[in-house]
Amino acid sequence: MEQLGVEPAEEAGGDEEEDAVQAMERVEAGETGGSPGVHGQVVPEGSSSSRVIVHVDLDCFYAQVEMISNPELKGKPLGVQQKYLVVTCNYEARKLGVKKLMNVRDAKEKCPQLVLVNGEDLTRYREMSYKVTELLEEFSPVVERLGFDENFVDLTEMVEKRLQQLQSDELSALTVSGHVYNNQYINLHDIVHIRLLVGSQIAAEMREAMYNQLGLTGCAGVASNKLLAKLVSGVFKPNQQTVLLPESSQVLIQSLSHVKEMPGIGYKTAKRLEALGISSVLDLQTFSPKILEKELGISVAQRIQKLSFGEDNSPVTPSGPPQSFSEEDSFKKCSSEVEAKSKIEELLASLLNRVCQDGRKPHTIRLIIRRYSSENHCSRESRQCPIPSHVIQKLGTGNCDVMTPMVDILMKLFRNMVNVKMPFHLTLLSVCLCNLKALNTAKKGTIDYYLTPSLSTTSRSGKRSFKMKDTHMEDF
DNA sequence: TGGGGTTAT
DNA sequence: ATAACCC
Repeated sequence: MEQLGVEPAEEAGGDEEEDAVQAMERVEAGETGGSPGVHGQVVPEGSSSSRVIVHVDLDCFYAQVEMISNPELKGKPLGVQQKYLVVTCNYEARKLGVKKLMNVRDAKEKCPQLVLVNGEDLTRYREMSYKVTELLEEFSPVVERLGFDENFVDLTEMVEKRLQQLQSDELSALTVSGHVYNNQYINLHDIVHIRLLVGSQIAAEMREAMYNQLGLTGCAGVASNKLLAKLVSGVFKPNQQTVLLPESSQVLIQSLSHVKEMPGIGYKTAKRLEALGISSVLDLQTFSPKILEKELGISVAQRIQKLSFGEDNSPVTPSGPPQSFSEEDSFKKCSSEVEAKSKIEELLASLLNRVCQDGRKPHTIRLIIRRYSSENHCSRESRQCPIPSHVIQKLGTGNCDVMTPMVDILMKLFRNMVNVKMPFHLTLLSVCLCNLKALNTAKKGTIDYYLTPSLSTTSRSGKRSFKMKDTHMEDF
């Protein structure tokens, strides 16, 4: 099963093949160097610039959380319901034909014994989700969340450290943990293989820790970039892990039956590709880059065409605390202002609890609506504005009424979007608190106030913005 | 299609 | 403010 001539394109720049033994000698001699990467990660130089990335994907996460909350549900077919949808279900239910995002009626028809629990309140899922991320951060701080149930971790540095501890005689006894994609032969003289094997061992330790400390099972995929790690994590499904060695990367991506299955190519792009006659991964690989750039724009075109070759140089970006808090509710019909106001109050009350626990303060508030319409069902409209500073200061100060001024703001935003003198029909309301900033401890008027970089506005890229005199656009 | 999230334009 | 992406 040779993957003839398909070099992983990331290495196409002409990386020399280095024998693992030679590489280990350099490692032991402390010659590997390494330089700070995008996020202060040390990426190895010389032997290879290839990374070791793990994608961790929890099995039917909401259903697992529900079974932990109520162990009597274990062993029974279980679905988690939001409105009239079964958004996820456990494997007993899947065996009986229940699918994700299945209508409740269809699911009950397929599986009359299906037990349903309501999952519209995400609180416990969100809490468990962050426990998982925090657990993974103990292995390496570079953890990127994707939704509530997936995480990427860059293991490159950790793998390097473990290799430096390894003795030469332990190298020959090195084994993989879990599956090897495509049953590919492992070459212990290939330093890239060695590093991925160590990655697979760390992945196994992560899954063990998740199970022992949190009671959660999940899959993991280990590969040289996020795209491949994510694709390979789903190969053996539930509660198993798979490592992808570079020689099999082409068979992995060619195993996709349609470009839409590629993470990064969503509904819209897939439709536009289809209009160009592109449906398979091979179609996309071989399509004219120039024409693709003209059709999709240079940015999307170049990115997705690289993805089609299994190339993805995007870094694992540490997620850190959330950038925004939002709560939404969907319904069949909301057609009066009072009705809207009471729903908005409910959403805001939950949000204030969350933001209070977080400790940081939101400086922007947004209201989102979805209008009833037969066709364009997905489109939403929003209005946002700054939160007045006197309201921000009251946040988190217990009994002080912060609801009233914020509901007033939200209703102004509402009337800005919806002409309440005309009939209207909404199917969703959502409130979002964003532009979160840490409490500023520097006192106004002091040197510190003007010179300390505001932690809150320090962006992920590490750029620092210094506090300037505030513009007076409050109290709109 | 729910109830969330993110980044780019 | 919207549009795209992810789960």
